[in-house]
Amino acid sequence: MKHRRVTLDQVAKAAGVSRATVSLVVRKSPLVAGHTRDKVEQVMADLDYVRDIGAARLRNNSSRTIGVVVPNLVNPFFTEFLSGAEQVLGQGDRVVLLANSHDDTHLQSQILQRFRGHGVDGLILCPAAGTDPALMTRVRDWGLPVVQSMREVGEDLTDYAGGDYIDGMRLAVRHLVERGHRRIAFLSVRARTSARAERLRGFDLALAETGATEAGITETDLTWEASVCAAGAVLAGRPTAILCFNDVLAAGLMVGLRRLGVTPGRDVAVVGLDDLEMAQMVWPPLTSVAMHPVRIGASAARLLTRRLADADAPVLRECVAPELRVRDSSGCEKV
Amino acid sequence: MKHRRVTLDQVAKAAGVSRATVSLVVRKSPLVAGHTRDKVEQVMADLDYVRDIGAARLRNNSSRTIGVVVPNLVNPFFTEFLSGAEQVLGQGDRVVLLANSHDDTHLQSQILQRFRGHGVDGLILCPAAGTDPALMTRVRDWGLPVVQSMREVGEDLTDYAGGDYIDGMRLAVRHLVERGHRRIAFLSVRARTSARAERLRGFDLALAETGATEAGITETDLTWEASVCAAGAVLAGRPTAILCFNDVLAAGLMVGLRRLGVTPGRDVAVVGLDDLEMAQMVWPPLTSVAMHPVRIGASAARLLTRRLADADAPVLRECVAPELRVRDSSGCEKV
DNA sequence: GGCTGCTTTTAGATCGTTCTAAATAGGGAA
DNA sequence: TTCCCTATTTAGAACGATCTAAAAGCAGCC
Repeated sequence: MKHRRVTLDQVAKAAGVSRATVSLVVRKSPLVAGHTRDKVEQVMADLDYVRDIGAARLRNNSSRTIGVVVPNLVNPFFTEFLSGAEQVLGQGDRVVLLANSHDDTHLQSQILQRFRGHGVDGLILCPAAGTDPALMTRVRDWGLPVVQSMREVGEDLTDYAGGDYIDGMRLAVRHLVERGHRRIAFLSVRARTSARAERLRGFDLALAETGATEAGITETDLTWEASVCAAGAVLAGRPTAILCFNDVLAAGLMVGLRRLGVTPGRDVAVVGLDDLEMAQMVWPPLTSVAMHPVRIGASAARLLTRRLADADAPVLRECVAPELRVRDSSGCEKV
Repeated sequence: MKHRRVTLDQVAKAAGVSRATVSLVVRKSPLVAGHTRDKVEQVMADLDYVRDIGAARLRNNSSRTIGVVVPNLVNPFFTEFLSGAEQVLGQGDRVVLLANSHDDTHLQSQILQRFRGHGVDGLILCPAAGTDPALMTRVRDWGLPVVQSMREVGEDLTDYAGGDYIDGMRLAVRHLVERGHRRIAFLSVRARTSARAERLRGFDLALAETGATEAGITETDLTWEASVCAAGAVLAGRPTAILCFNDVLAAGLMVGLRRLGVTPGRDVAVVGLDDLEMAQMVWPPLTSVAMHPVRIGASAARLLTRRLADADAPVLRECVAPELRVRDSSGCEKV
């Protein structure tokens, strides 16, 4: 036998004031007199009043709800990102509407419609591979503030929070070159995203800066298993060091290498990107470049909060600075 | 210059029918005549009408929104769980409101209030360690259907979806005993949850069944780093095999063992629980018991869907059956 | 035409809040 | 006392949907 929820009206009646006054108390308006506020708050506590945010939104157009779309909920990189965003949004008393696009643009647009129907105040979007840049202007036409994150589509259409992968690649390549490596391979991914483009550009730049040579770029699916199988193809270019798109691929690659009788960290150097927790758990411990996904998520949330406060603020890009974490997988010196 | 959203009224006017009729079309009622439906749907498409679910909920009390609370968003076990739940809920055209309790009961109750304010239709809750069973009856008094998952508080108060850890422990212990181990240690956790209690009970049962003896139970924090440090304490009981609370701890333990000059898989057997992806990436590959967190999440979502359809359905417990995955970390025979 | 029974459509109230504009109180100053 | 001014409070109309109950259309039949 469930009884209906307590409403403003009931509180008002019990406190002997009008609905409007209670509403002011709820919203902590300075207009109400101290003694009135106290009385009303007492009654609210007694009746266990909970404000209906949906009803409020209907009137004032703010649902305190943010839609977050990630392309993969199993990849720890995105979940750490999510964790950072959730934390910051929760502190601002906002709630996360979560969805997983599975990197499928069609599903992604369904999700956006759903979020729209729920009246989200804003969007944090890691666009699925192959997303049309026009999507961003469309979302803006809906009046929805967006922050893109981890991946970017279109140029300066929206705010953006990410890691600086150009610099990350530079750190990794320099580290390898310092250890005497000259022939460096890159294990990349097939999916066309800005994340991939950025790493490739960083790779080129870093090679040019250091004078090292590219020993092949292999493309694989963004899964652990795929990267195990890619080991053979990667070795074909006879690299002395292999840089990987991320730690997940690096971990898989190391297993694949070992199956081929090649010991990572001794016969060939392996370096990952992201520095997830797993980098320390694989064997040998993986040299990686920390991209701080939790911070990126927090940064995305803050960018969105800022834009909610001021829709006309200038478009901003925030890049978290990467840090090299040297461990054993890059231990082999080739001097 | 953002323009207001398109409403039922506007669609009605444009289609030359009443608001009520459009509402019926939106809800796919069989009452409307075919030609009327077609005309209205055409207009809706033209105007890019999106139904406001918040406004709908105000009237019909169904927000198509589910609150999901997990204690940790960085632990891959919970994120895979989340992924399974999100998938099933999304297919039912529901949306996930996500929050991370950080295993803090105080924060958890704040979150529940927030969710209540947002008018969620139901709750999937992995209760924070130390949650008072009274919370469940309280939530029920609010008229909120709940499914507990991964952890359980109170007895048969709500539906529950989880893994069968009793059986999981049995599989692990039997496997070790078959390999000749008689002295088995258990690396457990400090936090008092049903997940911990269940494993301990399973451990006792399995020992009794097989006649193996307990070689110490060590407690640690549920983090990778803590478990590295626990290695010494675990070895104090002189076990020939070590069973771990989950894969994260197992991975840490193996690193700790190696630091002490003990090679896992050769000098001592190590077995994890959960069979996360990382089990295959550590070295040596970790023998583990798959608990299928994605399936558990899906199961929780289905249980909740069922209860939303029928509030008086009998309370159900669903346990996903575990599977042993033998790899190298338990390779050392002690016959 | 008038009646019945069926399908389809609709006006108007309603959900719980916030907004607007106006009413009321409570002091001082004149 | 009267008037004005500021500080509080309030009635009533929104917001965008759904529900209820009744109205309108349309056949067929006497």
